[in-house]
Amino acid sequence: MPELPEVEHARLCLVRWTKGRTIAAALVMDARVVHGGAAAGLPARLAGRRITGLRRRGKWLEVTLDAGPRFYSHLGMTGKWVSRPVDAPAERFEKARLELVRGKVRTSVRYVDPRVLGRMRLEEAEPAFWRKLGPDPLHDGVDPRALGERLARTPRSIKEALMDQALLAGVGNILATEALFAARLDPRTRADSLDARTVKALARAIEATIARSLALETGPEITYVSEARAENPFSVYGRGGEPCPRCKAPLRRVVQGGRATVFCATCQRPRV
DNA sequence: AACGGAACCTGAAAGC
DNA sequence: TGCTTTCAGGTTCCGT
Repeated sequence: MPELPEVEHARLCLVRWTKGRTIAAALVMDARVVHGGAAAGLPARLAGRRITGLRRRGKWLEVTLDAGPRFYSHLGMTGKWVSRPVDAPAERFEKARLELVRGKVRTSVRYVDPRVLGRMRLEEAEPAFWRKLGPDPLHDGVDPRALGERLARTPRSIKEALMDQALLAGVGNILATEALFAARLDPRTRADSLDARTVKALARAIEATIARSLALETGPEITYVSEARAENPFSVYGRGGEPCPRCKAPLRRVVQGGRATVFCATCQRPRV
C-alpha cells in the first residue's frame, strides 16, 4: 500500500498519537507481523518505554524510544496504524497494539494489516536494512547529479531502477509510474541511457509527484486508493486502457519486474 | 553480481 | 447466486 507519502502521513499521525507517551502494554495478536523472532519478547521489551519521536526513511518508520531496543515498522502493502479509545473493540485484521499512558490519559494505537506483508522489528543497533536505504526524496531532496550517477550504473529499465530502495528510498509503483508520466519519460528506457537533462527533469518530476501525493493525505488516518469510496486521484496509475490525460491516446499497461506499469506510448518518450 | 520468478498473505473485484 | 480467476501501492529468497 503505502509509499513515501502515505508513510510520511502515517508518521505525522503517529507523532500526534504517541509522542511523549509511555507504552503501558504492547500486544501481539499475530506473531507473523513481528520479524526477527522477536514476537514473543516484544511486549516485555516495549513495556515501560517512553516514545520520544518518529523517524521515517523511505517506507520504513522508526518509533524512537527513551531506552531499550530500536523499534521499526514497515507497512508492507496493506498495513496501517490507527488510534482508538482503549476500550474500543478490536479492529478487523488487527495484528498488534500499543496501549499508551500519559498521566491519567490512556490511549491505544493499533496495527491493522489484512495481508500481513508489513512487519515490525526490534533491533539493538542501527540495522543493515535501514543503512542500505538510499537518500529519502522528501527529506534530502532528489539530487540530479547523484541520481544520474546511480542510474548510469544499471542497465535496468528506468521504472525498475526508480523502485530500487537503495537508489532512492520510498519510491514505489505508484510514484514511479506517476513521476515518469509527469516527466514524459518512457518507463521502458534503459536507466543508463538517460542524458543529464532527462535525469534533471525526472528528479524534478519525482519531487513534484511526492509533493502532490502528500497534499492528498489530509485525513486523520491513512487511506488507500483501493478502499471504498476513494476515487483514483492519479494521472495514469490504475488507468490502463483509459485515454491519456494529455494526448487522449489509450494508456498502455505493461509488466516490468513483476509490477504493472501504465504509461502513454505517445507522449512518454525515451528522452525528455 | 545480477536477473526473473516465486513466495509470503488475504480481500475485493471481475469474469463466467 | 456462486465459483474461479485476477489483481493489489512491498520485500525477500531461491535458483540460474
